[in-house]
Amino acid sequence: MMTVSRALRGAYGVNPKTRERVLRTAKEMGYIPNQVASNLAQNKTNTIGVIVPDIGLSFFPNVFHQLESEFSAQGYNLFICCSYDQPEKERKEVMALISRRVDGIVLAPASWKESYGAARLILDQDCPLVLIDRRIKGLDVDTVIVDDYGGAVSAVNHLIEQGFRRIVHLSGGQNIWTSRERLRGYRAALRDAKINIKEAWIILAGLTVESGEEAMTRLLEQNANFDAIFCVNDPVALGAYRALQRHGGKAPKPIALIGFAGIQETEMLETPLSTVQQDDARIGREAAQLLLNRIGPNANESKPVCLKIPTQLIIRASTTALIKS
Amino acid sequence: MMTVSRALRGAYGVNPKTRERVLRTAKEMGYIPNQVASNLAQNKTNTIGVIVPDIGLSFFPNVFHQLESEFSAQGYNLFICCSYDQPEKERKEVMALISRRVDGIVLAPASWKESYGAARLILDQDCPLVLIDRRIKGLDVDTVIVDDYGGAVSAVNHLIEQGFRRIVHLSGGQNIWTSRERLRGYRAALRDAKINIKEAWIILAGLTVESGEEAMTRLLEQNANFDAIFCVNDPVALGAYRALQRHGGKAPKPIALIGFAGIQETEMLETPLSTVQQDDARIGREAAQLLLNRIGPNANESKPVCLKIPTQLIIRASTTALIKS
DNA sequence: TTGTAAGCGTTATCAA
DNA sequence: TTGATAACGCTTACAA
Repeated sequence: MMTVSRALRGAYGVNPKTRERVLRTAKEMGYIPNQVASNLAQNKTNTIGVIVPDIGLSFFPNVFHQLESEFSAQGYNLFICCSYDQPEKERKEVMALISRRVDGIVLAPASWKESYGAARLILDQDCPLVLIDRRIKGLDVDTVIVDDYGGAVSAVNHLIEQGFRRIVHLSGGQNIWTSRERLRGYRAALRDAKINIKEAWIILAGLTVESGEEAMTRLLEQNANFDAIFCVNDPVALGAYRALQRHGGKAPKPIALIGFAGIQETEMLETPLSTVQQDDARIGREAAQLLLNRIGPNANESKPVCLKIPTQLIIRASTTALIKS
Repeated sequence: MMTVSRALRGAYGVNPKTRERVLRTAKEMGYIPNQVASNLAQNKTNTIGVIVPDIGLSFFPNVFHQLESEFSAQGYNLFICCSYDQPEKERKEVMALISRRVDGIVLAPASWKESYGAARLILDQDCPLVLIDRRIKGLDVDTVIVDDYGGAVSAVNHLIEQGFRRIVHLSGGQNIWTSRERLRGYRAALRDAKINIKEAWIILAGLTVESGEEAMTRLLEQNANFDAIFCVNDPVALGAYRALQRHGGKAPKPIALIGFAGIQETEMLETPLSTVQQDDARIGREAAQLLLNRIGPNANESKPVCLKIPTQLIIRASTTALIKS
């Protein structure tokens, strides 16, 4: 039995002839080893859990693609779970992954404050954890994020350089790290330019096309006298763009519009949208490396790392030629 | 030990007081059951494997979203694997899933002919299997597909009704079911309208934006005298659109363009693209139901089912106002 | 190089 | 209602 086990795994200490014979017989029998039993015996599952708010949303497919490549190459399979931004579902998925004894977890937390418990649960089991895209309040753990603050500053600075002063921000929920940081960047850029910050111009939209369209429509109906919009992300910018097209008559003048994240869709509009591009694939790659370094016998015991991936300002017509309506 | 096991699972035959005491103690200890051991003992993993060409591609995120919802609600976790259209990688992933003793597999096969072996492998292990989006030659198994043929016919008929006769088809690789069916529909529609089929106008592009752009650019350089284009899918149509914009001067006249699948991006172009819409969520939902019906003690033993989800023709400016260049 | 025994953490089965 | 025993199919540790 042990000889067969060794032969099939390609372990040392088996006579080449014996190994040959084992492999041949296994093939003849159509024998497929039971990984579940192996996992139990080894207390190692070669499995990684990935929890994201929504796999179909904006940049997560890109990140996941990269995670899949990296981990698959190392012989891992991935469990993927969606929290749909609900901390309770997130918690439930964390429990499931821990019960299944995954070797590590990649988490894009649902909430800045409410995801703490779920993350704590993971760490208390000594399960390696890497956070992506969003941080969690009070938690020091390996993390790969984007320079949301810096990106927002560069976006708003760009608007200011183009001569805009009346800049609205369509923001995302403040329970999400990225939304907070981008709002912080918006404020900082205005402050540094000595432009008065109007709280009424910081509008809670959300992170979806629909929420952007709604928020923009409301704003237009108020006949607000703004001349530029910085959106928390590209889907919201797309929604705002749609609203401008539909209710454009109400816009005070040509409007400048800039988003964040660099999704493909906004590039091909009649007026292509400016944006702050982030390197999705790199987030996935770095996260995978970080996690792999924490797994296994020669696991790295060093202090948690936080990688902040730089962004790139992409200037298109929506902030130069503007959106006429 | 058995009492604890029963209590934690919520099984019958435990004194309420005892159960109470067990649950309390487990909580105090921070005890988390080991699913790996449970899986081994029960020979059941509550795990489903999903294999798709690329999770980030076109409609797979939508399908996956639905799969996740359905299975998660039933207590299953999902392994997700990408074949990247390579039959060998697909085969490798199938082996991994079988070794891990998943309770069922949802497969979007990489190839019409070359995926047969992988699927056979699954069925030979008596592992429930549902195919989505694409069929496999010679394989009769539960399947959820779109009415690709009918959708293609309706798209081409629409072009014909608009008065176009010189219709080009940018097709996808013929090793993929959907590409084959859509090409078949193109031929049938032309034949029924007694329009001569020019083989030179059936152009192998691929399934990506890039491939569509390339193919269209090549065609424009040939000064071909066509007046409409039916694309195998929306990404290819988007690529063709781009090419028309860039090299438009070479287009013989305003061109009609229609795609397939109904991705969001093409709706917001300067000239919104017509398309054949498919119900992605429904594919996921039906596939999940089909698979769940084949799992467990009261598994359905009926003959394999093939669900063909109807499509819907969406007419936009690209086939009525046309694309001027 | 091969083989034996014990154990991984559950659950099925049968007895108390 | 509770408990003892033997799997589940593999791997680790050690002996031959």
